Amino acid sequence: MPVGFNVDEMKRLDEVVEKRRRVKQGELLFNSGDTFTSLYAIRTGFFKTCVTSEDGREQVTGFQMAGEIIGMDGIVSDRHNCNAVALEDAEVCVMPFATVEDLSRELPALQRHVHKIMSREIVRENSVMMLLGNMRAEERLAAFLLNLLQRLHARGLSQSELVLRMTREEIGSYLGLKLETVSRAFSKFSEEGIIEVKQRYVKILAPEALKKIFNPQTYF
Amino acid sequence: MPVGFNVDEMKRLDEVVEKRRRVKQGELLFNSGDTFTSLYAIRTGFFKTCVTSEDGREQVTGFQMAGEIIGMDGIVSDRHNCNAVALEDAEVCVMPFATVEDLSRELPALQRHVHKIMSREIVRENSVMMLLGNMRAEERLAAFLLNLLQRLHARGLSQSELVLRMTREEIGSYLGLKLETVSRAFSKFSEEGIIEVKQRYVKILAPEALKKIFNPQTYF
DNA sequence: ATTATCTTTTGATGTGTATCAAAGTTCTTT
DNA sequence: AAAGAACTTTGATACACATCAAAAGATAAT
Repeated sequence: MPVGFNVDEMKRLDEVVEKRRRVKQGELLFNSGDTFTSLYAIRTGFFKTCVTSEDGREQVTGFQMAGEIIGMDGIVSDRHNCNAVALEDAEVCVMPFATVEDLSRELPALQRHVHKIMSREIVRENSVMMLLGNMRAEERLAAFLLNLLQRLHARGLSQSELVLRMTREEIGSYLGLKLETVSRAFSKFSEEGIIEVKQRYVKILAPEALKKIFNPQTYF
Repeated sequence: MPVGFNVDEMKRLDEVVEKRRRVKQGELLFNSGDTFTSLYAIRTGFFKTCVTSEDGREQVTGFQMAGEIIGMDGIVSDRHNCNAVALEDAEVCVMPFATVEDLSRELPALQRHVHKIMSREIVRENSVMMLLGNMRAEERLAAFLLNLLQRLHARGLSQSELVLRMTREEIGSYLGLKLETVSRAFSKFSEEGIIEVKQRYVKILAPEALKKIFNPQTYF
């Protein structure tokens, strides 16, 4: 978890973890409408969060991996506002929010950490709004891949290859595209020699080309 | 501000307001890249927040009115991540975030309040993602108008008429549409007798029709 | 192993919104 | 009051992505 804590504070931090919980692939960690009690720190596995409109349209709002925190959507109304689904077998630390609040009153570093996590989520969603509001299909996919790679790389994994945990349809939902469009964009990148794709496996052959697609003006 | 405080606590809350600041129409409250120091509670006036991509594309991420808090995007990196522009002459309470954190360690109700405000923003952005990812132009505009009306109504204003503070282009940027499309959607609603539009003035003639456009399936 | 289901790819066609353009309206400046 | 700038509306056309369709490939179930 966070840095900037001394040994004594680290011990106290253990208090916030009530228990661990395993979630199998396809299962829900929480559902929209569920009473909010806890935040969840992902230890292993991969999740998607999504909201559903009353007429059944689904929007994936994010993909979360080990080390990330989910559940903050529930704080405002004491009910979760989205669904969290495990895209692979996962284990999370259950952190009752009341405990988090209690302890963060005593540990300013924890308090600050909680604020940063929520702020980071706000900033992330701002950039998704930019993506959905202003970018074309290929730019969206390039941004998506670069973001995933960067997060995986921060976890010690390769920055040149990855295995997608989600379907084309889920990627499309996140990016505001149909699955066929996502598939075509993958094929286009592949034809251009930018990536190598074999189903969910993706290898980045030309990272600079991807960055150029994502952010055209930087390269004149 | 918030409810759930006793008289003594209310007094302490005054401490978080360092001073007030006036922002004239068109002026910036803060800019992307500015050092983050404070949250701002809007006393009067109307703001937009927007992010800009490196190649100059602008995405309006929100419109904020009296009683709402802005600036939370800056917490994560100690720098603001978006611009906040006054769309009409405004006055804000400057609340240094360090003070907010200090005091919320002593006042659990304030702590909870801060958490709720940030969570509310996360949830709002989730629904904007749904809007941008899944809805057609007219649905987006209907959702936008209904949201504005609801917030104005909560402030004691009419729920059947409003004066827009932003241009068609700014509405379009928020909704992921071009200004012409926004204009056409307004005209369409007007032709159908759902609203009356005279430039920035909008009167809702058939609120149910608007809700039906926003959320078709509820009405069979 | 075999069948059924789910996922992905690719092609043909359709459509909603963008783009381009121009005129009208309102607001601001002098 | 006049001129200029900014904003809005409306029409004509273009295009990016959606939709429809079908086949191929992977995964799960029996």
